[in-house]
Amino acid sequence: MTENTSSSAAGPPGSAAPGAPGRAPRQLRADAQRNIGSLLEAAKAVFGTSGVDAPAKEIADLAGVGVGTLYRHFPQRSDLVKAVLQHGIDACADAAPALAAAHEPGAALANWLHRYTEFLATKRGLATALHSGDPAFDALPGYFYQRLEPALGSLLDAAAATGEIRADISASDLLRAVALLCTPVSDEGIAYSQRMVTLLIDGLRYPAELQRSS
Amino acid sequence: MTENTSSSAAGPPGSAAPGAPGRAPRQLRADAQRNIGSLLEAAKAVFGTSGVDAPAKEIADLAGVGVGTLYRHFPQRSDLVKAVLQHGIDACADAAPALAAAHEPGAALANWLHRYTEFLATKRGLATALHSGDPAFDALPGYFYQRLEPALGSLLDAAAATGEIRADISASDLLRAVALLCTPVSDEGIAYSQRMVTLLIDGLRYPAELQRSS
DNA sequence: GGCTTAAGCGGAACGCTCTTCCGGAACTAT
DNA sequence: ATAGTTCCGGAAGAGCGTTCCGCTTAAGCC
Repeated sequence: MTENTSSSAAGPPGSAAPGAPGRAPRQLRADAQRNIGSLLEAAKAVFGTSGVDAPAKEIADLAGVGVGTLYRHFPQRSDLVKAVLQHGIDACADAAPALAAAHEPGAALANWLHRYTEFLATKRGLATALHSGDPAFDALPGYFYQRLEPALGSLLDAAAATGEIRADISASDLLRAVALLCTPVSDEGIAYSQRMVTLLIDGLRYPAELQRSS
Repeated sequence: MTENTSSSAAGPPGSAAPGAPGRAPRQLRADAQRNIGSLLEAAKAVFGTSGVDAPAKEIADLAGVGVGTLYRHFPQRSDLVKAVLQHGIDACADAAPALAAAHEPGAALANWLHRYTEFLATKRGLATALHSGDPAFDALPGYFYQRLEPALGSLLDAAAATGEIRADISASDLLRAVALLCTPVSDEGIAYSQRMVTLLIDGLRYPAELQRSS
């Protein structure tokens, strides 16, 4: 079991409602699309308040559907989490080129990392679950990192090229580190995360400073 | 609920077996002490292989006792986790003065943090659970940080006094950050954690370098 | 050494949640 | 309007955590 993971290889028409996990060969029925929307909204709310381990019934009730409907559209809980996060992840990835164009490499990198931090922080419970050790979520970090790595990678390369930061830290290393630091602990949450991410960024710069000053 | 924590005010004789959670006013019966030992050993093993969420029965079976016995001695799962970690935590805390005496402040700090990282890394599954969001474990980080904070605090102060590191990061911030970074993700685990902790340490040094070179 | 007391043990019983399944309702196309 | 299919809803099944109680067994006393 836990054979979920990366779906099949299908490359479907693609005109389905965004966020829907199943690759239906045909158009979804109207009520089904509506229910998927309700479920996503409900899941976002419930995940935020009760965490990702919230009872399935709670989500279904809030969405005004039966649990069967939830399980049909999102067989794995990770499918639901994935769908809820997808939009924000895409926005993050797309922000990278814009930042690169508007700032110097080092600043762009720092900016993006803080933006990423903010995104993770607002999702509190969600990001936590990605590293909770539950095998059901094991595939998710990889899935999202795959999307974000090129974005961060280009920022890193640019900053490394100007000598502003060291070059021996990979994009995936950083993505993971920031995600881990965004795990909520007490309440100050986001302030703490941002502080620690700043520390990490300074760590990226440190050896560069050493070389410059020596 | 989750009212476990610091027991009552009782100040018992104190010759009870170390590691036992309950403050029994009297001596524990011999078989009870033996069972507690078996449970701790079993828990350490099971936590290591199956994670902290392993079925209670698995631990009880390995220890050769019934589940009732497990729950009597460790009503909260966090009690078991606490008992398993206690020894290593104490060792970590006690290592601080020795390192401070043997190395320069900055090196002592770095050394201690790496040692702490190593400890957390060897406990993989355990440390994960501390920040899994499960309310059952919420009290644990605080409990341990209380023990470790003075140790790390003195190292931080010493290093800050010599100007080797910045002074605006607290011990508890760092403890938490390192613990988070030690959350296992793939397999490379400890190497990754050490790398990221090194990055954090460099971040602590960065502004100091700036000041020195300017 | 035998007896009394009660601490401690084991596992059955309970409840909760996740997950699956199927009869019936709702939507779409003809 | 009708037929065909998709999709819905909640009831049934299964697993695990936790509690509870009668019996066992160590410890204290005569």
